[in-house]
Amino acid sequence: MNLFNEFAKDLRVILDDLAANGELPAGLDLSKVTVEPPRDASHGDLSTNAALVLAKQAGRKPREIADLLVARLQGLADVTSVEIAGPGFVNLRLSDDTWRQRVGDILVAGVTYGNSSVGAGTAVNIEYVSANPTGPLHAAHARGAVVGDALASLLEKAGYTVTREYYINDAGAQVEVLGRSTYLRYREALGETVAEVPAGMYPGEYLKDVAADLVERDGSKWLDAPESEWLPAIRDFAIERILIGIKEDLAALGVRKQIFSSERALIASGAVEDAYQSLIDQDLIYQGVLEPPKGKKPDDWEPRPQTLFRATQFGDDVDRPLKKSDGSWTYFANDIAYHLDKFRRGSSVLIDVLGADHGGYVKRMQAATTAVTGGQGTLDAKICQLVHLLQNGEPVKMSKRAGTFVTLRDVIDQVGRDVVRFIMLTRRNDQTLEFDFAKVTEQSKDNPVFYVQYAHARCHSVLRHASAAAPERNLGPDVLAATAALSRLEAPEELALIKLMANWPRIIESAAQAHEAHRIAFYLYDLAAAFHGLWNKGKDDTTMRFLLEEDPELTTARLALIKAVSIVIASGLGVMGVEPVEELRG
RNA sequence: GGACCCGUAGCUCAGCUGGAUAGAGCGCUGCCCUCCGAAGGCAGAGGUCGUACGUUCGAAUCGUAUCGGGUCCGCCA
Repeated sequence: MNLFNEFAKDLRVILDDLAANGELPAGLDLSKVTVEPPRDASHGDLSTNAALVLAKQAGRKPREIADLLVARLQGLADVTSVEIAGPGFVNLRLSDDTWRQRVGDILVAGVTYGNSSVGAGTAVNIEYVSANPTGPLHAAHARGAVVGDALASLLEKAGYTVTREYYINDAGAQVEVLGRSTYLRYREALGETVAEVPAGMYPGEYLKDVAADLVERDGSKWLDAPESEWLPAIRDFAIERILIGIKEDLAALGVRKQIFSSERALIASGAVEDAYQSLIDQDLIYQGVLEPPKGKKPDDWEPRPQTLFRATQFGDDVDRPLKKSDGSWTYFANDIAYHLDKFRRGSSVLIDVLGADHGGYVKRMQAATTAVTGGQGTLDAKICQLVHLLQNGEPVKMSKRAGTFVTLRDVIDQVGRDVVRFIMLTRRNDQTLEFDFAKVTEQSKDNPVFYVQYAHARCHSVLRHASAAAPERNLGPDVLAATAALSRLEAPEELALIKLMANWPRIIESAAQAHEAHRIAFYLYDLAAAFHGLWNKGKDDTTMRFLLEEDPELTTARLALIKAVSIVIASGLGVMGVEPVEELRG
């Protein structure tokens, strides 16, 4: 349960009551009223801005409203003090027992602690990775993959119904190039010498493997065939082969997709015509000529009439072309159909996780989504900034032209999947991120992965010690919840740790609503820091240690606390897709 | 020329969708220490939140302008 929501409900009842009594005007807009933990703990446990927010509407001074609230809030169970502070905040303190009860809640709930129903089952479709099937995933794809996957898990935990989707760009010029590039390697595999891969072709070594498999399946049957025959066959073979590799790489990263949508299948189904017709029906299509982009001079610019979508009516900067000069659809047109398809399959909230180079694409896609769903669907685009790969502070050299790029698989093999997943969430998605192979595997406080895992492992270490000391005892969470005398948890550090854990459901809800999975990583870091701090207390002050032979009752209470910490950490790591470890071995 | 993202402590970054005296880690300074399980601990200094207006009871957060860095810009996907 979310304690803050509970008090928000209580507050709402009080406000309604005051309105009914005529002490406040009826019909106040309460949408901006919040109940939050104050930033500064010395202000209390809970704080509400109600008096400030309502003052203007009610035509009263903030303090007058605050006085009304104080009188009522004092009557609530669990509230030990209420005071007015600053410009009109109302700060509450709750009894320590109220907080201690959260430990019991956590033990009983296990890793489902923090689960919420704010999502109310709203269907969300989240599309991520969606790399072109022209080569294996490389390191840069890791970020989008992790951000998308963690966001999906976060939304599920917050009560949304989530579809994890991958859009296969298997139509268009790039897969044609793939087909030709594969053909080149195919001829090579059959004995021809290829001095150099021509410019514009994919030079990667991986196509040699694809070609070898093709030879195994088809022998030399394509050597003398016309291009019109070999191209579609070889192209499709290559796409299929590469897609298998991509799926394996995603699996290695722990990313599970429910749906792979093919662009080509979408086109074949007539979905693009369908979407196009819908835009025509809304009078959003016209033939027009675009202005050339200023400042940047395309060499071969000449004004041409094009089939344009009125994106400017929905906040975009210019209207966007839907057809190429040869009459085929632009990528954008296909993508409109794809987004409509996702909407029609039941998701009104669409999320695209995209790379930094797609930043300029967002407005038009949002415009199109609004248009084609009649305003019923919304699109949020999460743009992932670049990842800089470093080795001890030195940039890792990569050359796309030479085909020497670091693959996702390389990264996973080097540092492990959990490290990749955690590090990718240690920055906001729209902030560039440095990934240093040396630092991310370091066992030190500088490394957040280690720091958080270490906290979890420490919890289990203490529990193992307790078990070893008394093998007959049952330290299961249910038993601890039922038997621990939580009132013995009196130290300020212990209560602070409990309050931090009580915040977990709030973190889930706010992070889910903001579509920001990185907040989980930061929260876990804070929680780990609080736990390590408590541990360190025991160094100087032996009465603060967890295991106290002379005081079994307090020991049990502390074991309950520690178990709760490990549960919350495991719950958070679960959202991130990271396996919590119970032991660290160098 | 335009669009989007970023600009917060010496460095790397948070900042809970507008709240109270802006936080953390590293680095720096000064003490302490060798531990139930292995990153040593504690304390301190350090910021006109790029700049200027504006909206608001209240702005790092919203708006406008401007400077600096990045990404991108008609039939590539």
